[in-house]
Amino acid sequence: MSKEIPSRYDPSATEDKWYAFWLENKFFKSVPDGRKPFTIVIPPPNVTGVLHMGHMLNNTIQDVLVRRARMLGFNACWVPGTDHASIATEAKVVRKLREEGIKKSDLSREDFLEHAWDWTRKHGGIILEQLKKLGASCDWDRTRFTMDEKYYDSVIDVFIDLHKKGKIYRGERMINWDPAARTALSDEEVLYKEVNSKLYFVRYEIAGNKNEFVTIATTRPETILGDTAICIHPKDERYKHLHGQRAIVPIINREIPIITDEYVEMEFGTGCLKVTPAHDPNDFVLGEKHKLEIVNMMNDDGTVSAAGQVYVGLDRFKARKKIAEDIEKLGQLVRVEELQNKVGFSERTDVQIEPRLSLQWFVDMKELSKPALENVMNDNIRFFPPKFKNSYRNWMENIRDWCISRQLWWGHRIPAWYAPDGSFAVAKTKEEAYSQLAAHDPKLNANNISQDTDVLDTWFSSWLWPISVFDGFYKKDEVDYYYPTNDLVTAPEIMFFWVARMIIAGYEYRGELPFRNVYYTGIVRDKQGKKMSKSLGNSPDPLELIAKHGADGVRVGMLLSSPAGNDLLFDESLCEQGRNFANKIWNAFRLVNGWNVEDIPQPESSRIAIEWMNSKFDSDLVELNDDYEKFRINEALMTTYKLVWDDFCAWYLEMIKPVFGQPMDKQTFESTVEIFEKLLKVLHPFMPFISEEIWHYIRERQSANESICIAPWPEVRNVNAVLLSDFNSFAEVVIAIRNVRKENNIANKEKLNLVVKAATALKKTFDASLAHLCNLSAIEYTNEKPANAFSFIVESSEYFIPFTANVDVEAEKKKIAEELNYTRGFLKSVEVKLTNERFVNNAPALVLESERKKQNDALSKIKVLEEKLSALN
RNA sequence: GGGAGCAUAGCUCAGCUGGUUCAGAGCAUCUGCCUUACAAGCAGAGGGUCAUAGGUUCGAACCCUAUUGCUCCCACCA
Repeated sequence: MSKEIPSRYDPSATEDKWYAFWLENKFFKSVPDGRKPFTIVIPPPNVTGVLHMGHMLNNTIQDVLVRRARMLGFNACWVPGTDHASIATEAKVVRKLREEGIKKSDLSREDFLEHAWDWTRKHGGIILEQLKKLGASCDWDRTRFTMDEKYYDSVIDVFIDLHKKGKIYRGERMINWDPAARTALSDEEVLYKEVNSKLYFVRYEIAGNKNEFVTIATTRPETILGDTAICIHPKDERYKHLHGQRAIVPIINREIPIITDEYVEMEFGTGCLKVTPAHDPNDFVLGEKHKLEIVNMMNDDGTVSAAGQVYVGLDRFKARKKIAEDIEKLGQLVRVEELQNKVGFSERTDVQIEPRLSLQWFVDMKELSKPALENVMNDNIRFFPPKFKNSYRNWMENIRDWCISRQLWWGHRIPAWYAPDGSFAVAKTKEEAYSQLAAHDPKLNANNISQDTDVLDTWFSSWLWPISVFDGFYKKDEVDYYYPTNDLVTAPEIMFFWVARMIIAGYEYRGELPFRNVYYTGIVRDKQGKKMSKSLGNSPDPLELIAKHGADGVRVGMLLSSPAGNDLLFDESLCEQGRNFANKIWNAFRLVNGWNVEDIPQPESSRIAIEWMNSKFDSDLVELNDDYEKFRINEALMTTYKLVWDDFCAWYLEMIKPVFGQPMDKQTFESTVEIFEKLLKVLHPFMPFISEEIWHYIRERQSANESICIAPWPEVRNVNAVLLSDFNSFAEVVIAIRNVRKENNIANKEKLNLVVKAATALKKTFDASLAHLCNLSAIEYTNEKPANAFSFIVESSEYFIPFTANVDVEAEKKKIAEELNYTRGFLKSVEVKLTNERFVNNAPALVLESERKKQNDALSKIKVLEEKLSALN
C-alpha cells in the first residue's frame, strides 16, 4: 500500500486541485448569518501590480488568521480587492502610450481614461490570481476596486459631505510639486536624499550705495529671480547698519527690503538669507509674516516663467548654471562652496521636488483626527507590536492638513465646478452645481461652468475601504454585520498614509473603529539587509518560489522568522525548511497509512503513548491559542512545528510503531488517526494544501463538506501535567541509553538489560515504552549495584547497563571523575547561597526550598558517583 | 534637530511579574549513521563575559544611570 505513495511530497500535484475544490464548494464565501463575523479587508494592492515578497508575507499572515477564524466557527470574511493607484497607474499608462508614440497632452481626458481603463482591464487583477496560488482564502465574489461605480460614488459623497462640514477647503499653499508628473505630491510621497550641492555666495548691492554690498548664500541661485527680501537676524551685530535699508537683486535689478527675523541662523552661510516666498516653504511663512511680494518665477514644468523676467522657458537646472555664470560676469559671485544637503525627490518619478505655491484642496485634520488618536492610545484599537503607538501619537499630535488634490486624470475627479468669475460650487452633478452657482449669479450660463480637472489623492479613496467594500454608505445590512472588522495586516510604512486615515474615516462615518487589531509586518529584506525590490533585482519571483517549494513551503518559510514589526531577512533556505517540513508530515502519513491494522490487543506502551500525546497536544494547544491571541504568529508556527516533528514524529510514532512486519492494533491505529487529524487542523492555517490532502487520505470523507477548511478547531480537553513530567524523565532515560550505545559502539540491534536502583518509589508508567524504544530485553529493579556496568543518573535514581562485551574501564572512570568534579563545583555554588544569611532570610520559601533540593540532589549524586568510581576499581 | 526602538550562540529570534530552567529555540556547524515513513532523514555534540561601565538588591539578561554601536519615524537650514 505504502509503495504506491512516493516518499517525497509533490505540492504541484495537489495545490491546484484543492484550491479548485475550495472555490467550487464556496468555503470562502461569506454572507451575513447568525454566526459571529470575523472580517479582514485586504490592503488593496495596485490594480496593475504584480505580487512581490511583501505581499506574500502580508497575505500569508492574513490567510493564517482567516483560516483559523473559520475553523473556530466564525463567519470568516476576507474581502479582496485592488486600488486604482492614481499616480502609479497613470505613469504606467503614459509610458505605454509614449512607447506607441502617443503623448498624453494630445489626448482628451475621455480618450486618455479609455486607455487607462483598457490597461486596467488587461493587467488588473493579475495580482489577485497570483494570490490564489498562495492559497489565499478570500471571498472572491466580493472583490472590489476603488473605482467601482458605487465605490466611486462614496468617495465623491464623502468629499461633498466634508466640504459641507467645512472640513475641506481650497487654499494656496506651499506644496511639493513634481515637475515631471506636473502634480502636487503629499509630504509622504517625497523622499529626501543626501546630495552634493553647491553653495553660491552672491553679493547684492545696497540701494543708493553702489559700493556697499550684502552677501547671501544659496543653493538655488535661479530662485534669485523670485527674491522679494533679504532677511537678517535682528541681533546680528555684523549687519546692524543694514536695518531698514534696501538691496538690489542682481541681473533683474529689483529693489527689495532688508528685513529682520529671528528665524535666520547667524551661523549658516553669511547669516544673510534671501527670501523667495514662492519657492520655499519657510520663505513663504516669512513672506506672510512680513507681507512680502510673491514672485512665482517658475512654470509647472520646472522652467522659468515670464515673472522671472530673464531665461524665460529655460529649465530650472540650466537656469541655475546660467545665472551663476552671469552673476560671476557681473563680479557679484563671491565664491562657491561644496555642500552636502538633503533634497526632496518624487517617490514616483524620482525628479527633484519643487516647493511651489499652488491652489489645492485640503482636508482640515485637526478635529477629525482626535478620536483616532485617542482610541489607539487607550487600546480600543490595538497595535501589534505596540511600539508603533509611539510614532502614531507623534504623527497625530503634529498632524498637518492633508493636500488631497492631484493634477492627474486617473482617479476620482473632484466634484467642484467653477464659474468664469472664479466662484465655485461643490456638488455631485453639474446640474446641482449650476443651481448653486446660479443662485448667486442668475445670469450664469450652464455651459460656462467647468469641473475641476484634478482628481483626488488615492488615499482619499482607500481611507474608506473598510466601509465602502460593504457599500456601507448606501446600505446597512452588510456593513452593520461585518464592521468593525477584526484584524488589519499591513506594513508600518503606510501607518500614516492609510491606517491612521481609515481610523479617522471610521470614527467620522461610522462613529466606530474600523478594526480592532492592527498587525504590522516587517519589510522583507534580502540576506544583506537590503529591501527587496524589483528595481534592485534582489527579489525572487514569488510564483517561481511556489513552483519550487510549494505554496505550503513558502508560507512556512515566510513565517518562520518574522515576528510582528520585525524585518524579515529572507533567504530561500527558509522555504526549503518549509518544504522539508511538508515532507516530514507527508512521511508520517505514509507510515501511518502503511500499517496493517488487525484486531489484536493494544500494547500497554501504546496506550500510555496515546494518553501522553493527547495531553501534550492539549498543553501545546493552550500555548498555541495564546500565541494567536497575542499575534505571535511565528511562535505559533514554531510550537506547531515542534509538536509535529519532535513530539509526534520523533517520540509518539516511534513509541507505537510495531516491530517491522508486525501488525498494528486497531485501537492504537484509530487513536493515531484522531491525533493526526488534530495535528492537521492546527497545521491547516499555515499549510492549507498538504493538510487538506492528507485529511482526505487519512479517513474516508463522505461529502465535500468534510473539508478541513471548515473542520472545527480542536478544543483543549485535559492536560495531565503529571504524565507530561513523567514523560520528560522517561525521555531523559532514553537519551542516556542512546548515549551509552553510541559512546560504546553498541549496535541498536543488540538487546540490553537495564538495572534500576530507584531513589524513591519509581513510577513505571513508561517502562514498556522504554523497553520498546531502547531495545531492552529486561528492566530490573534492585537495591544492589551491579558491578562492571555503564551507569547514569536521572533524578536521583541510578541506572545500570551491565557490560556486555569488552569495554574500556579506564575511559569510563575518567568520565565519572569529570562528572564528579562538575557536581562538586555545582554543590559549592549552591552552598554559597545557602550559607549567605541574607539570602536565607530574604528569599521566598519556594526559592529556598528549591535550593535545598538542589543541595540534596547534588550530595546524593556525589555519593553515588564516588561509589561508582570505587566499584570500577 | 525632535521622537522611538534595539544590542542574548555563526544567523534569526524567545526569555512574561527580578528568583523554580548554574541562559532557551529554529537554522547553520561538527561527529556518527543509507537503522524498512522520511538523507528533504535519524542519533548525538560543540557553541553565549546576555554591547560596555557603574548602581539598586540577599539575588540582575531583566530595574536605574552613563557610554558605545545600530535601526526606524518625523522635521529639515538657505
